[in-house]
Amino acid sequence: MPPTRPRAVTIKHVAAEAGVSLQTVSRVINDGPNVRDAIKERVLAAIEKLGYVPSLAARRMGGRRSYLLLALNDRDRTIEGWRSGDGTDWVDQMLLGGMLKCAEHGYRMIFELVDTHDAHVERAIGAALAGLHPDGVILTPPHSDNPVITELLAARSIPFARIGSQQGPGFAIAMDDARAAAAATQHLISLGHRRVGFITGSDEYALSGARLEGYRSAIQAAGLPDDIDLIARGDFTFDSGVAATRRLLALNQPPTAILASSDQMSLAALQVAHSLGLDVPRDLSIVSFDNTPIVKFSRPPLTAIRQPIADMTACAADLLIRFANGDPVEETSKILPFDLIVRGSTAPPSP
Amino acid sequence: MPPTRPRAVTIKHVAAEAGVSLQTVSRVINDGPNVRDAIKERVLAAIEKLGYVPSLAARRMGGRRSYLLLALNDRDRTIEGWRSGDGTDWVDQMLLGGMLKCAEHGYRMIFELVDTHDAHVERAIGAALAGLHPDGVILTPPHSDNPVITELLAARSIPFARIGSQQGPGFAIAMDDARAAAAATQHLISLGHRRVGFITGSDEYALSGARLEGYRSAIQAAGLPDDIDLIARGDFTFDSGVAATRRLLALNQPPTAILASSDQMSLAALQVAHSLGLDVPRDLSIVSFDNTPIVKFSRPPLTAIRQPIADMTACAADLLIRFANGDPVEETSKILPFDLIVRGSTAPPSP
DNA sequence: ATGAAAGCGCTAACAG
DNA sequence: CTGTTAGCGCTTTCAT
Repeated sequence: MPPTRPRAVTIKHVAAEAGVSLQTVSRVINDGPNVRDAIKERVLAAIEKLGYVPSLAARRMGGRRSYLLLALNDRDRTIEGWRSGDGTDWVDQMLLGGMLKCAEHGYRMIFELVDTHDAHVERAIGAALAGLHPDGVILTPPHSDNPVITELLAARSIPFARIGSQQGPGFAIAMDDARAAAAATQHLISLGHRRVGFITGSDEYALSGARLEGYRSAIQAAGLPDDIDLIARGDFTFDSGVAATRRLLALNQPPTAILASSDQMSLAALQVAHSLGLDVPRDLSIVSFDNTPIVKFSRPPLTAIRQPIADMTACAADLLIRFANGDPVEETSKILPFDLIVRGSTAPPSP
Repeated sequence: MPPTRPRAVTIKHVAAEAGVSLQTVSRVINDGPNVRDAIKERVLAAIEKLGYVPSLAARRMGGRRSYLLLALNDRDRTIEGWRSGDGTDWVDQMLLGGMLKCAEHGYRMIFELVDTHDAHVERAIGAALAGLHPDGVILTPPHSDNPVITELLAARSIPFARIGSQQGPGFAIAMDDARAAAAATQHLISLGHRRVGFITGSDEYALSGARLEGYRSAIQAAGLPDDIDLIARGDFTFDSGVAATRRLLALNQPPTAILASSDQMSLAALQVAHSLGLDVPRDLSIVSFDNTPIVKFSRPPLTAIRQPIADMTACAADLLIRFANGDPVEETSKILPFDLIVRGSTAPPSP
């Protein structure tokens, strides 16, 4: 054990090595103007030679940026998903999109869980903001649609991006939920289904409304009766899916197909159908929303709308970072494409 | 240019509010000695009133701690898992255990991906260390068993914890892989199987060897022939599982049961069995390692050894934080309990 | 038991 | 174009 630990290499060492001032090194690091190419190269060489990497903390202290993006997820839902091992890969996809995009720009994404329902949301978020001083915040549903949060952020003038929202304050990044629901419904209709049931998501999520709209518009566009009985409320959870499916299948004229607003609810529909002795897709077609890993492994695998979570998060990070860089950011909202992945849970209705 | 941030509440404001000096506030925050209870309460009240939260960056600058733990995962494997949506929840479980444990102690866990095979591992890790100055590093396999990494960390005297390793430098946190494999094998033997095949994991992982040992010890303890043909090499991936299973089932005396070192390989075994017209578990029993979400949804659901990833990560974080706090840390290695979860893929061999 | 002073590594505002 | 001077918000020394 050496008596003194070798102190880390700082901007000072680089400056000495290159024979320039601290400020010049700083300019090079930050790609600032007013540095002659010759000097710039000398500095770069010194950085390379010394293996210098600027300290995040020091940059934050000196300047007005932290090179940190804060991603806020719903605490209860996230932890519950992790605990139960329900196979939801929302967080993984966020990391895939957000972390990698941040890394591209020398940024870091920090993940935090906050309880939307808590009376102390403001305190919880305030603490994260004070501790981290992020250059931007990425909100996911249902935080995206929580005015307490968006107003807090706006009041502190911290740029934020809302995933799963198509409009409103900050940057809004979403897929076209209405069109996706319409496409899914249309898929069913084109298969020959005339009675298509729909299970909604939680009202807390703005996208739940959009999906319902899309479903109805497709029904109407096809000239089918817009039967309100075919719409059952759910809240994304498996249990709510069970209840909703039971209700739909107990109708005098039950649907021959069901579009459910989440994978968990679709899996529930599948289970209820089986328990009722119905074959999927022969007696009942099912289309899902989310396309989490498990739907590939159900029996039959589920036809589903894929939500581009990684892309949306990458887009959010990109927008926030460009804004922090002072780059011109023209658009404040972005709609990303979805996919309808056809698997074994959809087929023409049995005659 | 980015908007100027409204000045935040600092330790100075708290000091003024409480009518004491900065250092006294600092002492209270850090639970230091030499503060009268009366004063301490006054400071606490001021902190509460102002909603003060210390700045991570400033703490790191002033002191010798960063309140940051760095978790390093294998880049290629992690990204590939995310991209393919294979349902692996390793990262989620790490966050569940590590993030929450860190939060308990005012710490933050930062997630980073590093490529083990890259010639520049040292550079990649060096950059993260220089940028973040973490108080400790959590290594996961195969990084846990990579001497380049452990030696780099040791050289910089940065405390680290290695998950999935039972001994060696730093803190070692693992489940008892040998006993787990033995228990799984024993489960099969007690069901009446006399020929149990084993598919190994990648040699890069120390735990692969431990699992193989456990398997063999159980075979020998039962007085069964330790047939080397029944051991097939795999590397955790689905494809390697397909090849290994084909080889095992093509033997003159094929096994009636297979223990595979990962869920992906078990799923592969299941698929190969089906493609060969074998029924699981009637013609072939399968036991898996990992217990990721998808194994509950396969047909049949897989009997599996659950790895306590969240617990291991929480333990790693706890050890590292206690060490950083200067608390006495007696043990340098820890073995956590595993579970054998019996599902539908195991049954007595058909007569 | 408390306070004052000296930085930590960097950027910003201003000089030259 | 480049260097100098102040801090940023904390935690250390040290005094008191």
